[in-house]
Amino acid sequence: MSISKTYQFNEVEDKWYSYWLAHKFFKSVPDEREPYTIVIPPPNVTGVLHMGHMLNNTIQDVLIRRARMKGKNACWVPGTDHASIATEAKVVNMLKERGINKKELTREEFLNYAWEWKEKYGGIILEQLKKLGASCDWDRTRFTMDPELSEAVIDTFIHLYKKGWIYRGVRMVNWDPKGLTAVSDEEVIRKEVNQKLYYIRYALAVSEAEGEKSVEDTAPNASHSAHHLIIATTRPETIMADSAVCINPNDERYTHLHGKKVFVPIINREIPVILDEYVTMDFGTGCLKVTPAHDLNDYELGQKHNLPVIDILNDDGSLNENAQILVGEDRFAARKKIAVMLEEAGALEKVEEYKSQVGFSERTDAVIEPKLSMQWFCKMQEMAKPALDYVLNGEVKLIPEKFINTYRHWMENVRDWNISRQLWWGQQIPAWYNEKGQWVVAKTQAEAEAEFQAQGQDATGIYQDPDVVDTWFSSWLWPISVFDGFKDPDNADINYYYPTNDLVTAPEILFFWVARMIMAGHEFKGEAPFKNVYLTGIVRDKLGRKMSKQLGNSPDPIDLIKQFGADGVRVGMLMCSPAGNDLMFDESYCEQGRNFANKIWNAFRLVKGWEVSDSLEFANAPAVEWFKNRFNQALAEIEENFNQYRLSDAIMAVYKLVWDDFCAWYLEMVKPAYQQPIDKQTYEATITFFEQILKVLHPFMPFITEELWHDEVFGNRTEQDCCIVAQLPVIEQINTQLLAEFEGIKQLITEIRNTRNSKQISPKEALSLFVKLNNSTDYKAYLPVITKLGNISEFNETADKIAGAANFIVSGNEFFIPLEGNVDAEAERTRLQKEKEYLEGFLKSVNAKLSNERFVNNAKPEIIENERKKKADAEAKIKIIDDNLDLLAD
RNA sequence: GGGAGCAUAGCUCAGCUGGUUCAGAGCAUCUGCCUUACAAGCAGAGGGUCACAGGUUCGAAUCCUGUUGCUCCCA
Repeated sequence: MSISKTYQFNEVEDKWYSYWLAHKFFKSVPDEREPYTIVIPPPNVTGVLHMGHMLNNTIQDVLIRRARMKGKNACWVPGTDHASIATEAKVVNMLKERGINKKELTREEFLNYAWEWKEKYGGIILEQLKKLGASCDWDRTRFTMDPELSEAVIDTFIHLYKKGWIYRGVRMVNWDPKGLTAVSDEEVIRKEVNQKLYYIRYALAVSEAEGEKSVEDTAPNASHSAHHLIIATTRPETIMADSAVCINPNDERYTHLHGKKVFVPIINREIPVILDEYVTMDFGTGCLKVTPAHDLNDYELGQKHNLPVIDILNDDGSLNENAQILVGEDRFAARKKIAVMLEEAGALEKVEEYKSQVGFSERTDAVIEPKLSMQWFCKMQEMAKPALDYVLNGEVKLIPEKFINTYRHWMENVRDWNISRQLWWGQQIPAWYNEKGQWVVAKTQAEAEAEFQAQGQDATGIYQDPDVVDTWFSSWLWPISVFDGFKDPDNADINYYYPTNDLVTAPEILFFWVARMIMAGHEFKGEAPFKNVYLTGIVRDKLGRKMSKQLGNSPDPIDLIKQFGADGVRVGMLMCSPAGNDLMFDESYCEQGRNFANKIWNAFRLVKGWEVSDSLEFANAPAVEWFKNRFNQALAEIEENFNQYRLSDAIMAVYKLVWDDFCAWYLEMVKPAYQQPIDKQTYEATITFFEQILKVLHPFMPFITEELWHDEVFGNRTEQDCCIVAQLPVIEQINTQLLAEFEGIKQLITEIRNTRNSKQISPKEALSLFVKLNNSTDYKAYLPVITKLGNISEFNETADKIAGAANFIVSGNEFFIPLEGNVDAEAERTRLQKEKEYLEGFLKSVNAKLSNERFVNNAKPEIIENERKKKADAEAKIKIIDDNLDLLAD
């Protein structure tokens, strides 16, 4: 092994990853052991690794490696989802670059191109995960459009249709005019946008009783200003789709309009004025134009009042014939033009600046258009109930628990799921139509024809629904379908691995993925697909902004790995990731991780360099005994942190164990003087500790630990003897008294160093130390430790205080370091005075408590006892200080 | 407009059922050190009215109410 002064991760990482792969350490097959299973949240097949993946997969890998090292049969199933909208967009772009228009292709031709694209670019993200060290069972890699998984989707569709839970209906959907598909509410991003509010005059139609004016006479350009009402809208281009104007019946300004009719400007179509309390009187003018085809609320209002639905938009967002004017113009171009036309027609009262929320497509960034369309829906009510119960009764634990509220709120207000997408990339909906527009749901055309026949209908002109199902309709089956639980419901894998243990994902998809997986798990397996759901935070930059491509504030994870090493980045990610809280990522965390790896490396260099002597006596029994206990104590802490999924605390516990306890204390205590040999017993104990530490570190830092594991200082290892499959140490008995005692020794050493520091004495200069014992603390046992770490030449007891010496109190005993002429009596007096004042203040507060009858009567006995002890301690210290002050006065 | 969450050191965060693990950790800062494993390091130190205002209690960072500020979800 090279003994470079710093850890060279780039020489190590690929080597060990290949080794693990070659020796099939990630592979899992069912056996007698207890399974531990994670299914990866399948990343989008078009995706490249971003910081969110980085965090998420680091956590999964830590969990899976730890389970493996606890003797469980650990199985991490990787894969990707087909991301219909995103992928189709990518493919369309690729075709465009090649000069091909999607519209010119048949479905089959298009899909061939799509698969070509997927084969070429679809695996990138999985390859990137390997750089991170992800120990997935790659033989199990799945894709949501694999034949088996697609078949599961189709069968599920048919199953739910037969159950009456899938239906077809006209709904207002979020239409993406660029992607030419409906998207779910969750895929709509709302942003505040500066808009204009147009105030438009609608002329009143005069009833016959009032006169016999012709349409022309009452048209908006007629100057009868008393004969119009004014509406305010941000979307003037939709006036041609108006079915009514609505006012609040309680609005006294408009009582004269009740039962009247008005004309839509420019096209002069007559529409009624309707009354509904839905209208907010103080917004705009209090007159609302009702456009049922292009606004969800208006649609509902239209349904209530039986208004006609006039759809004036094509799928691509341009105006159609129903608009009568500006036909073929894009909606935004039309908006500008119609404003001019209204102005010219004298129908535009005024225009104001206005801010409002507008929905954008997550995938294409197009402004979402509410659109009525025929869609397939999946009923949620029946499935939501049991899925909610799993979480409420704790069968599925959400970590952190605060998400239970959110989950419940969603599940109690669940809406039916629009599962159709107007795309080609995905599983084609298994519905078949005849030329009369009648339909059946069937797996194949032959079955569909038979079904038509059975219903006494004609199958002539049969064709399959051109739409595909939502990608989430594949993903919700993932924990079952990756184990072929649909095709072969009783197979060995599904029986062994299902339900899985932990799911690690982002809270953003709690509802549309996690909840639906629980629904599917319940429906198809009768039990939830996992036991724990660990919800990570969102990775933000240090200014708290979400990392995004547009802001360019996200580092490239692969670059980070190159810069700090995979282990360093993993540690960095974990250190700043409290469960469920967003993390303010900064590269300095990765730097800290890299430094940590380097620290481990150098500790190893030290130990490796030791020369061992058989003839030396065991000189470090107290140090070895202490570290053994401290190690077990840390193991227990780490275990507890894992039980609560507190991974940032777990890594911090490991960090302090290694850096502070092992390197700064233990190694300093046992390390022999320069070029001196070490006794065999100490050496062997140290090597054993080191090996144990490597195991504890491995789930967090797999590469450096595997590298060191194979060094010859640990003896010869077989090919299979790897850190990745080593068994974690089992927690042994902890001697807490010994640990407490040692804390006193550490404190003593710190005080000596502190004295040296404040008196500007070189660490090289040995000092004499005297103790005036006030209790039975046994310092003899630790004499070698104290003299070595404190650089003490002699350590003796003294019955009397020593004048002219630096002094301090540890564990109630007084210590003196004689410093010839080096003690400034005046400074010493002020220091003691200050400390005395503090102690007196402290004592006062304790006495106040103890003399308070209500405290003595109400507080628990152990707390009162504690206060008494505090009082005694403080009094003892004050006495020592007083004595010292007297001594100074002499 | 409805719901949820957060506010503790310069930064990122721990602080369970109120009481010495109650004001803590890591990083950053400052002061000494190139001490033969490590300057990506060593030894020390400083730093907080626990957002604000009330209340409950013998006792509040912790429980209750209100205020302010931020974030997220839904409409």
